[in-house]
Amino acid sequence: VGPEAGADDRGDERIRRRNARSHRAILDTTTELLAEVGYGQLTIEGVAARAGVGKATVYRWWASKGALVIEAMSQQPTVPFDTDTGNLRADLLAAVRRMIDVLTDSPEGTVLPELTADLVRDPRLADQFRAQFLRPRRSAIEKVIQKAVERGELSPDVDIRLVLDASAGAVFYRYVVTGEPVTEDLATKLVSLLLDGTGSTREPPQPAAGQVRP
Amino acid sequence: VGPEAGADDRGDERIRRRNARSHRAILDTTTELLAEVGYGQLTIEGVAARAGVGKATVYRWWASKGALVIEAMSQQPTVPFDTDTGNLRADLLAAVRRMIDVLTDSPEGTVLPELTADLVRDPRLADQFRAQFLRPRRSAIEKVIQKAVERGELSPDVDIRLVLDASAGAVFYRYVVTGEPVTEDLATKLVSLLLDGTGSTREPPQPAAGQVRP
Amino acid sequence: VGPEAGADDRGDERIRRRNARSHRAILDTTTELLAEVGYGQLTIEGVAARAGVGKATVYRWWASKGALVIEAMSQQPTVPFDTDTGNLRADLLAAVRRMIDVLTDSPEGTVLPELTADLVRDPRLADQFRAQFLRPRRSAIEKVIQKAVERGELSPDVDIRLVLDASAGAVFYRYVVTGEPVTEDLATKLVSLLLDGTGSTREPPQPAAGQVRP
Amino acid sequence: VGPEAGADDRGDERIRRRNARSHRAILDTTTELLAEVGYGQLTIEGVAARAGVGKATVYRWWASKGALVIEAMSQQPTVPFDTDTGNLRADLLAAVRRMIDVLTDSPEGTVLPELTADLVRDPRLADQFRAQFLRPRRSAIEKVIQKAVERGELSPDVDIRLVLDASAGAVFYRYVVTGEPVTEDLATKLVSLLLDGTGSTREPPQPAAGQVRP
DNA sequence: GAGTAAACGAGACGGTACGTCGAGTCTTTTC
DNA sequence: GAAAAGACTCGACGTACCGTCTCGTTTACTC
Repeated sequence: VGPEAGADDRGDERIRRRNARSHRAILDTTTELLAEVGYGQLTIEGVAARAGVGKATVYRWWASKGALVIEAMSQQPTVPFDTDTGNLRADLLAAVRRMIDVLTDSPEGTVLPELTADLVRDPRLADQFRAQFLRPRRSAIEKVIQKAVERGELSPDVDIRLVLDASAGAVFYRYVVTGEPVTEDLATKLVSLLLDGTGSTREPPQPAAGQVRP
Repeated sequence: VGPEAGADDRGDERIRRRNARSHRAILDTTTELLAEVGYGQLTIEGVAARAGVGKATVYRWWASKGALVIEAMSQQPTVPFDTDTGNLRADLLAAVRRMIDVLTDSPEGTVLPELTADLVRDPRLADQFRAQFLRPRRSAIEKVIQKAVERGELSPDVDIRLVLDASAGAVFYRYVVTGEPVTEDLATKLVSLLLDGTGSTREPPQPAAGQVRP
Repeated sequence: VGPEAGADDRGDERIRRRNARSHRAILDTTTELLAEVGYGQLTIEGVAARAGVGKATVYRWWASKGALVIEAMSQQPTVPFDTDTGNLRADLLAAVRRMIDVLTDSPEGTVLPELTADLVRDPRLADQFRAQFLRPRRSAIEKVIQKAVERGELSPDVDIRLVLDASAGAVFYRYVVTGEPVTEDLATKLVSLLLDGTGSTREPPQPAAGQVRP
Repeated sequence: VGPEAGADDRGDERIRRRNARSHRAILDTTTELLAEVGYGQLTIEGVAARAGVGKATVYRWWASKGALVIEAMSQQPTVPFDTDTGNLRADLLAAVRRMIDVLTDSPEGTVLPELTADLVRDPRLADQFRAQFLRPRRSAIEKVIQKAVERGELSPDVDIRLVLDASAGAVFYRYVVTGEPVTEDLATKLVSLLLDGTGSTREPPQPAAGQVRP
């Protein structure tokens, strides 16, 4: 038994003998039902019934609907983010486009805003979400942006995560809060804004004709 | 809600006047319970009971929990946004700070992320939310930024709403999705990012020397 | 509104407006299911489903399965006990025979022993059982025996209820505890025993002569 | 159970010897839990857990909760019934008193009425109960009464078992069905009734005078 | 003494029913 | 003649045990 197997076994010991078939059936059914009825209409009762499993079996392994959904979503194959063109602007644009696609087209997109309601209520669930779902997906993009820093295209002073939060945040906020259209055009303008700024000077225009203090 | 919009509203008003007491009690109770138990734990049953009103009375006037909450929140006095310093950077910074305060400190802040789950499920509710709650609060800020354009501090080409979406979105996204700290520091860096950009050139650095300086 | 109606209304007020149709359906279904599956297999869930009623409706009006069953049984028409022959021995015999019939032939008979398990656990349920089911049925027999006292056939010193407890008890105990046959023969011998005793003297027999007084 | 009955039991014994510890622990735990929570609240799951035994081990040796309880109760030392005064009345009185004590004071007393519910549902269980628990206890009393016959105090025609059923039945029935007090007084009156009867004549009184005295 | 088969503890499993909660609708009573 | 009060049907909740079924692990008996 090699060292890696030893480590694995220790982990398995904590998770005491879960039935692989049931476990798979539950996660698969969850994914199915998420696509069919959405997060809000998904019930643990429904998952158990469709998966041919007792409710208690679901509750034994997952603390809540949210925990179950996060695990199911995490196991969906990530659309690989390998758009590494060697050009920051192009890469960031690709990243924003992907966010838009995921949010507006994929099952995950519709689930995410509903799921966040549970995240703010339950910090442990939020932790699970970030560790299991968000982090893996996000680090792929972070790495690509990081290369731009290494290439010298971006100052090392720039907070990459802030840029990503502003990108994703703008898209997400439009989609769920303001309801303004989330289009191709948004992607272009957003990348411009973040890379180039609004083009305002650091100080108000010269006092020559200034509205404020003379 | 702004000036009433015609015959329909007049009808509503006539009817509503009859049961003003119940109507007020329901909205007030909703505000109370929102603060006490949050959106998720708030139930129409609970509101009706505490307000001393039958459930049917609540359903007569509001289609859903969301509609009730939106109206209750809308009636809360808006913290007036009058930070009009005549300096774009300062004004935008004040706006971002306010968003942070509202989201992290006020009852509305905790309600909003939970409410959005319902908004994506119910477009009519989303419309109500935007018309009744979001628009009034947002337009105050928009006007202040607009003045910066008039002052010449900001190019008329800049999409003000996009800037606001990116500001609010970054804060919101951090708070509900990534869980990274939403602090004073975030406000400053975010405003810098949006006004000044990342400072990258439009093209990758000249191929002359390698990407990584020797 | 006559006096009796007044009294009734006051009672009805305590029981606030229960839906007559549901109420009847629940009791009727209970009676049906008792006969079909017995007390042990009867579930409130099953009653609600068959009666086309929500579980909560059942729980609103009855505190437990036992309470429901007692009320259902109480509403079954009592086989009238009017065997008033004017002869104590014949009347008591008829009474015992009826007990045997009820216990071994009727649905109530099979229910009773199972129900008693709940009675010993729940004194309030026991009270309900006695007031609603036992008392009405028992008092009919008591009255007939009482007439024998008035007729002079039975000493006023005899504790009628004890006689009845011994009659019913012997039958019941045989049926549920000892399992010895509960037959026609039992009825005759039991009545003899209770009316005539074992024929033993109050003192042990005189050593000299026979057991029975000369 | 009396002398072992052949090959089967020998096999059982051989097997049982292997796990005498578990076997004992299960029975002892059952006795404990019976006293603590009663028959109704006793669960096989609870017994297994407290006995430090797998559920399957319990099910391997006992077919049901009832079977387990009966065996546990049977192994409790019987309060020896040796009140053989040589006087029928005194002996029967002692027997009835003991029934009352057992029913109202001992753990067995509270268990019995709940157990009977299962006996009527399951004839095999009833057989086990009678062979293992009832018969040994009852035969002690029967023997004492039998001596009264031999002594000449009681006619050989008297059905001893019927007398005992009426005694035990009256007590049992009062306790679980009618709920009337089960007291010392009951014992005396009951013995009088059974030995002496009600003192009624075999025929109704002469028609000379009316039934009701003038 | 080693090998082997059973019985073992542990507890996961598919189920059934529990009793509760709230949703949204419908009915009766009251002002 | 509307609105209070709240009963209604419905569906899901999360829990408790049922009795069955793997899992490794003793353990006691062959060989």
